[in-house]
Amino acid sequence: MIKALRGMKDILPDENEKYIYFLENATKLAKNYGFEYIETPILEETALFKRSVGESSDIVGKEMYEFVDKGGNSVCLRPEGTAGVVRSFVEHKFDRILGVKRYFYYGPMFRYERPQKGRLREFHQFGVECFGEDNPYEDVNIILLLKDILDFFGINYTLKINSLGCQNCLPPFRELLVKHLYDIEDGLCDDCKRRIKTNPIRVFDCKNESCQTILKDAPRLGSALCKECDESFEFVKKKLDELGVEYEVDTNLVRGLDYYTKTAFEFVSGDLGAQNAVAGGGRYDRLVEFLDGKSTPGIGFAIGIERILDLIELPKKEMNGYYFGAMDEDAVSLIFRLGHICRKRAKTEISYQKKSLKAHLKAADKKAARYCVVVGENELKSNSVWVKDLVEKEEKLIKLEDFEKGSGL
RNA sequence: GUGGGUGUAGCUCAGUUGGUUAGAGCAUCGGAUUGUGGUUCCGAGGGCCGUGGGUUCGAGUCCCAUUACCCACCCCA
Repeated sequence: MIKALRGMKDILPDENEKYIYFLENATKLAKNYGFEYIETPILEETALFKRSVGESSDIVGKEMYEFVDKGGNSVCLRPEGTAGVVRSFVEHKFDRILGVKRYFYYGPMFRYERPQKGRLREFHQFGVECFGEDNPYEDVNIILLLKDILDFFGINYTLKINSLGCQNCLPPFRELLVKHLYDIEDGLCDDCKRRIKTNPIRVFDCKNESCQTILKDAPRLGSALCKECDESFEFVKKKLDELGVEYEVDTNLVRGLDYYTKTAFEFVSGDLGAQNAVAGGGRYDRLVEFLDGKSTPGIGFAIGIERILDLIELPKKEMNGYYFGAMDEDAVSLIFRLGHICRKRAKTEISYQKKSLKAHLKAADKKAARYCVVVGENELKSNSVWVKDLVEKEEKLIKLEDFEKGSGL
């Protein structure tokens, strides 16, 4: 038996209903905020992700589905959505036009990781990106949109925010931190020793207690922010306070993608297992330049769709549409014709098998149809159809010509 | 990549210190006096007990290997 690849899942009708429910409402909210739909290819040149996400990141370093295509190009399945949108933005020269552009997207992403709860190799994200707006109001705006989406679905979460600094304050801080870490290297765990080289800021959320005690005297990013970053972070916090949006400043919050600057945020949920981030995002003011565009500020977020689906409860499904059944072999062609007419009005399912009335009612119920339409010997004789409203429990005999016109129900 | 756990019916799982014909619930299909659904009652179908090897008179059960899934580390949405 051939099975789906590791970490890849079929999205079956049950799950899909939720998926569509999520997508429809998230889309609507994003549009209300002025975002427009954009779709970019799933396959992109490898260099795109090396230059945007960053070669030092785990995503590019070891998690990409990368291969050489028949033309000899190094390509990969996108591991995240932002890079492609930025590529498109630059390629179509929108960086030359002044003004603000807002996009949203959704679709599959691929990362070659060991699967676990909330982590798949093929997963789906819904994300938004805003270009050309450096006003911290937009940081607040983006957080509000994300909050609105999560609130719409009644999800419990904690909002964590942090500032990652910019090109002026982050590099000097990083240098200072690395220097300090080398001084205390002997006391650090193996993971942290590795992190000094790969991602020094990560040491702050090491779970090892001894590391935490040693790190007490280490320099902190919060106190190293430049004036501009500090002001913008303070502004975001102030606005969130004013709006009554609860948040936690988490100085350990680090985005794993190299392009993030300044405001970073994450919505976490306690009901998700170890992979507790439902959504995350932040500002990326240098990314457009990294991809050969004219310097343009950007900010966005992405929601892990599988993760949010885990937290969403679908509203109760109502009985609707028609179910057609025949109790006589000769009635099948009639109900097939009638059913076809009904499809223009509502969901309609037709059973081609002659069955007992009871069997048809049972089937109609299972299909969650509102009306069970049955034709048997009696109805054939009287040129009518028997219809039962499964919700109101009322039944009627309707003249064929009336039923065809859509009246009588 | 590193740990730990689990593979028995379509699904969720029982299955004693190894013992004869492998069990339940749910789901499916059929019936409960002639054409009335969701609840109830009765019945039926459905299993290479993940795969390969070993121990044994005898293995779903014990041992080894392998593979898949799950969870965690790591990382992230």
